[in-house]
Amino acid sequence: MSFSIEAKIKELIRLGLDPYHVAYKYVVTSRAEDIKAKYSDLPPGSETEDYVSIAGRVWHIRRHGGIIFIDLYDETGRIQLVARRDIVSGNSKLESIVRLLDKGDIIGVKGKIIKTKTGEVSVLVNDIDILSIAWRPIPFHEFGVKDPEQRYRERYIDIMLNSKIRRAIVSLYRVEMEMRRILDEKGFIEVHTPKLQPIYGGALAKPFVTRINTLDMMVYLSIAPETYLKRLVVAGLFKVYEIAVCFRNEDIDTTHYPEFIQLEAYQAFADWNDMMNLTEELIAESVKRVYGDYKLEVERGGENIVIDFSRPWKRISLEESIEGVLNTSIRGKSREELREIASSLGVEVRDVRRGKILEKLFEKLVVPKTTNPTFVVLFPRDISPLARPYRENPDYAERFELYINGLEIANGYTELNNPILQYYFFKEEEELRKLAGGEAEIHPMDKDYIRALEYGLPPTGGVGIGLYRLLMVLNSLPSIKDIIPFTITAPEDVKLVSEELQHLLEYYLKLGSNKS
RNA sequence: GGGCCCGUAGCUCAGCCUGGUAGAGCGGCGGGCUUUUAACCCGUAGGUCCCGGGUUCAAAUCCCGGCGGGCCCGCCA
Repeated sequence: MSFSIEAKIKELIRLGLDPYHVAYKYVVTSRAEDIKAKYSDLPPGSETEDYVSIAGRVWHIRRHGGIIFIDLYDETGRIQLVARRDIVSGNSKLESIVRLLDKGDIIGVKGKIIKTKTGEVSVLVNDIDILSIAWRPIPFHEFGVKDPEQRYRERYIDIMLNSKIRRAIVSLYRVEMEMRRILDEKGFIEVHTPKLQPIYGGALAKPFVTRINTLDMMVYLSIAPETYLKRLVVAGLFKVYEIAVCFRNEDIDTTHYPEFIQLEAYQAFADWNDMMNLTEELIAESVKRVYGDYKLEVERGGENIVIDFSRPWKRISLEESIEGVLNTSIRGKSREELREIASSLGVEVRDVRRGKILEKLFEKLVVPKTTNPTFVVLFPRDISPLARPYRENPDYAERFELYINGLEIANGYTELNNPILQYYFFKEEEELRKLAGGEAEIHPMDKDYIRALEYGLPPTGGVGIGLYRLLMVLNSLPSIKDIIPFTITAPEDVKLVSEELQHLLEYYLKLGSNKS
């Protein structure tokens, strides 16, 4: 590998075509898909006088002797280049480049638009510059990289070659943009809350612990922006949101990753119904704008199904949803009775909270059956320490979760704004931890947050939307790691081409001062 | 935290059960070819069989340990 690449780079240096010497920028006038769209009506075998300049990476080279076909990819897609001997011969620069060109190289090309005899819009090469070279072979075969280890270690190669992954990552950006647009139109402002926090909160999860040297104190990485966003509502930012990175020190699986992003929005003078409406609008309208329709075909278990995002979405209470599957009443049943029902279904729950048993039953029985967006409402109060008790019955919280295609996508509630209750609920959580021997994931006492409530939090609704999970659903991705551009892997011993070719160092160090 | 599976050429994998000097296709390299679409035809090079130890006359193959990765269960979104 390094032998031939070394011969190539030395030849480029000799010819004065070394891209690290000569290629600092390239003026691009056109993009692949734009060209193909504009000239689609050209008759096969015809040539235009329209000159373009494009740049991108070479994926395939089909050498036929007197004519060479090159597949060039830019950020929009593929376009074919045609290099013909009658144009190339006699031009020593072109001859050299065409001879040295490899798959993976990044080139700039100038030429006129033609359509080949087989009817493909192409650029007839009049000039080529090598702008950068691929020192390593890139696996440009049909389906790109398959080995999961290489996919995650060299994710730039996976994203380069796997169009599904590339589209998904771009669509995450577009969904975020649409959600920002909708929130902006409604008067929400976007903020950033601290990722380094003295007390973690806003969710129930194990935090990452780190240290600020200058303050000589331990801090936690944010598990959720919730309590800080509500402090901002106290401060008078009545409509506020954040697309927040959250860190949770838990295990990795196909739907969990220790750092993930959530859109959390809070609106003063609104309740959970308003937040469900907002959630519907944010997701349904983003899906429509980004994917073109409220109905979206996705893959599930090898089969294609259609998810319908048309509003309004189904709303069902948590207990009713369980009863619907079990075909028996569970409302009013005691903790022990519920534990027995759960046990008979193979769900063993040690937690002392009645609500936790209900939640487990719900996750086992109901969640896997969801397809279309469904709001599950009326969560047990005892597992919702930051939510406001249900106005009709304090055993429930005004809390909802959104499920799509078997995945929990969002969680929201009417926010608890009563400091007396909030203090009590935090104390309750501390008791819970003692009972569970420090094992349970509970919400820690946060006195500064309660102090903020003591200054007066308006009645407020809030919601958090898990964007990675939403995009998993929208793009039929089997693992959350597929939507995350880079995930962590254990260190490896990397063999570098540049380490082997350090004898070229002297030439490159002189480049700036020794223009040849 | 528990269980299962995988690691051989740049890539996809065979060989392992039943130990005997490392295989195929694709890709690479060289040659040919002026309308191809993962071009085609001819030729050719290419390996720390993940690492370490053990058994054996002999280990890719059997045994033990480790490393890396994946999946399922428990827990968190």
